[in-house]
Amino acid sequence: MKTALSPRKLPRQSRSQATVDAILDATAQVLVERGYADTSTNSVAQRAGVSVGSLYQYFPNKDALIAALHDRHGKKMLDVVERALARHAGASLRDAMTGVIESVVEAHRLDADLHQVLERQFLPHEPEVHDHDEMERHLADQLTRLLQAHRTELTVPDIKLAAFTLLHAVHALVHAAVLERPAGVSLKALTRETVQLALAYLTAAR
Amino acid sequence: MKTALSPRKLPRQSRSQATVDAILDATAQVLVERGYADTSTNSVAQRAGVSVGSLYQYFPNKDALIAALHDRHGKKMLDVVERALARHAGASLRDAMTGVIESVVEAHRLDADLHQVLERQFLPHEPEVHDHDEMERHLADQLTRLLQAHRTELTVPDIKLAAFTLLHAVHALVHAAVLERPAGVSLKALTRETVQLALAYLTAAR
Amino acid sequence: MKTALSPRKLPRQSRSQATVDAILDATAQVLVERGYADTSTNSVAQRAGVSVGSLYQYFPNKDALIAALHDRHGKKMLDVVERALARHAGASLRDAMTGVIESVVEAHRLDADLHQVLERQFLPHEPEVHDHDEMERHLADQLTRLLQAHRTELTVPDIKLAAFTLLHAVHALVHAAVLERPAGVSLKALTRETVQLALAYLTAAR
Amino acid sequence: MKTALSPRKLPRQSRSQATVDAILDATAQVLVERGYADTSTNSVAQRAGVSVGSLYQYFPNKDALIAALHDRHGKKMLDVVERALARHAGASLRDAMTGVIESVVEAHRLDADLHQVLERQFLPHEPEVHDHDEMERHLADQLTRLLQAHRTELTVPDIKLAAFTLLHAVHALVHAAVLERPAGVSLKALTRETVQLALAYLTAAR
DNA sequence: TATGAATGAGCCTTCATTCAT
DNA sequence: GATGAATGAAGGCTCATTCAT
Repeated sequence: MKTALSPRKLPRQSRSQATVDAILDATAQVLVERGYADTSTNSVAQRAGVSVGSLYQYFPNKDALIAALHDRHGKKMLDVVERALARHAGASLRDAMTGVIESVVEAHRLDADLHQVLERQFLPHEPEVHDHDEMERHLADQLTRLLQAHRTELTVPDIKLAAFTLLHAVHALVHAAVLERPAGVSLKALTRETVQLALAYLTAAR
Repeated sequence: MKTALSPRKLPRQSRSQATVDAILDATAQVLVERGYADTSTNSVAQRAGVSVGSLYQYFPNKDALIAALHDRHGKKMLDVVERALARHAGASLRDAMTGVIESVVEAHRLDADLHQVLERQFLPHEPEVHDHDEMERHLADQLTRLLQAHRTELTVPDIKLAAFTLLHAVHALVHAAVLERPAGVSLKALTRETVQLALAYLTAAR
Repeated sequence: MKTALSPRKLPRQSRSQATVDAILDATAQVLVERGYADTSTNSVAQRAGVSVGSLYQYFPNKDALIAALHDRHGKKMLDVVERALARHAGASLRDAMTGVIESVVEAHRLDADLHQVLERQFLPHEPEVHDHDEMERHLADQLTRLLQAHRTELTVPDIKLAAFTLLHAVHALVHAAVLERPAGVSLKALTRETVQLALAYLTAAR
Repeated sequence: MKTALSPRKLPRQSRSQATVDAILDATAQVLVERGYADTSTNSVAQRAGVSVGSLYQYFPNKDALIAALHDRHGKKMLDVVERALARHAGASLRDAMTGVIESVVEAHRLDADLHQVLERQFLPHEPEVHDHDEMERHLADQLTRLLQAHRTELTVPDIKLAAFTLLHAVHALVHAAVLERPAGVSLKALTRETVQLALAYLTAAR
């Protein structure tokens, strides 16, 4: 009955989900266009085509809004990387490393501008355990597992330490490659150099 | 007696310099405690023990104030690193690299929290060409020169590219080492690992 | 009964209009009491019984607020004068002149203090082409037309010039009559004297 | 003795007088260049080549400073007019009127910009009996005397009233002539028209 | 007396958040 | 739930005025 009489409705809660997504999309847009300081909840609501009131129906405050976007963005990136990780489960160390790093580049290219703003301008004031760390930990775990699978080829004394090191070095390099690449250097070249660095680090004689 | 105990009249302009320094110190404190957005010029002035008016006598606006702090902070760090660079002018690649990286760690330990806030919350506000870039370039040049001095030992095909790569990787690792070091890992161990990564990258067979 | 006594729901947008009017009224009051420089947006809002935020919902800044008041005031005055002009369309020169000048006096009495503040303290801040000039021009046109209608009775060589001259002389006299009238002189007497001056000027033998 | 040893000194109090004049000159300049709102005591002091402290040695506050300038300016103008009044003591009404009005024009041209700013932007907040009124009264008296000398030629019923009327009408017209003269009308023509108006008013049949 | 650094009240404006409709 | 007008705390900044030197 409900089905027949009401205007075709999206599945349960979808209306809300669609609104939430619209708000997050709007947040991302405004954030990229104007930067954190000039992103007001009113401008976000307007861009999303909803009222401020509605925005506050879904997010308790501005920081929660941006945190949610941060989260969504992080999950997207994580997804790309995890897929790559899975795809290269049985590959050689070099191939796996190459694949993973290329996926990280890919992930950063998804929305480099947003990533930049989020990463650099949004440092929520109470650095309570937020999902960001959780994601990093997750990634570190996955990487650790990958390294463990190739344990015999590595010269690093401590795999967990190596994962931590690699994670940060690679992240920074990809970041720089995507956003600060100097004139005359291709993204491809920098990606290759990053792979090179990773492999050298993992397998160099000590 | 009076002469010995009373604060000697400071040289010309020192009063101003002292005030400026007090303001910058206060800025650093408040910035670290509250973050960029919650740092008000009034609170800085109060913390510095001067009036807002005085603050504005020396800095035209809030951003200029923080830019000055950024500058001062950057110069301090640069100084530490350059000293190390100079000290290891004739050393072996490993010794030079070790010395330089240790100095970078040292530089970051100077005021890691401030560094973080400055890097992540302030820079986005001043996207123009500022001293930051200049410093990075300076550092890249120095590093390039160091690498060139050891040219024969390196396997990297492009020294400038290598300098870029190294700079970002090391910076990120030191950052992470100082600020996000996982429990149970010593700063010393991470530093060593960073040196290891640098050397491996530079000298690994290709 | 309820219907008759309770304030009927005002038409669409009337709430805003009422608020805007309240703000403009408050602006006029504060302006007259304290002068331009000492009129703060906060005090206006308070006097109007709204928050500053609301004030800024309707006016982009302090000057726009006062400009709006100026506009409203000007329109009111213009209205009074135009009505008089229309009323005396077919009258004799003397009657028309008398009617118009009396209407100008009337217009100034509407809010002489406000007029003074607006004229002397606000205009200097907004030296761009604004409605004020437009109104003056409008008035000059109307006056020119009136004079043209009585062309044959006039001795002035240039009607446009005469309109300019008359406008300024009459305005100043009315101003003085309303605001600086010396003790012992009635407004009526001064008004009569002004009419006398106007007619003498227009019709004296040359 | 004093004379011999001290560096050649200006007569008694002259140093102060020179400083006061420099400050008033600076005030006039800054006022004309930037308008009342943007005229700060500091900028005036700087322009005058003295310290703010010195400025406050001679003027108790900003309004007093501008009032003093207003006064000085008024006295200069008054002087010009009085000279003309004196010069035409025995002349015919027409010649006297012409001479006086021309002198008023002259007086306004002395420093029309300053006059404008002073007249329109400086309405001191406490309109205590200030010199301005005194001057007006003085002028009114002089004019009354002039009119009285030509009593027999006039048709105005009340000479004091006529003086008041004339004063305001002429002042406004000269003002307009000097500052708002419409394109295509010469100052000379407007001056003549003003004289015409004055004479017509004074001598028209009633 | 002159100086000018220092003061701090107070102004204009913004924007996260609320709540009556 | 949705709306958006209303709120008001708070922030950056100015400038008349003071006072130690």
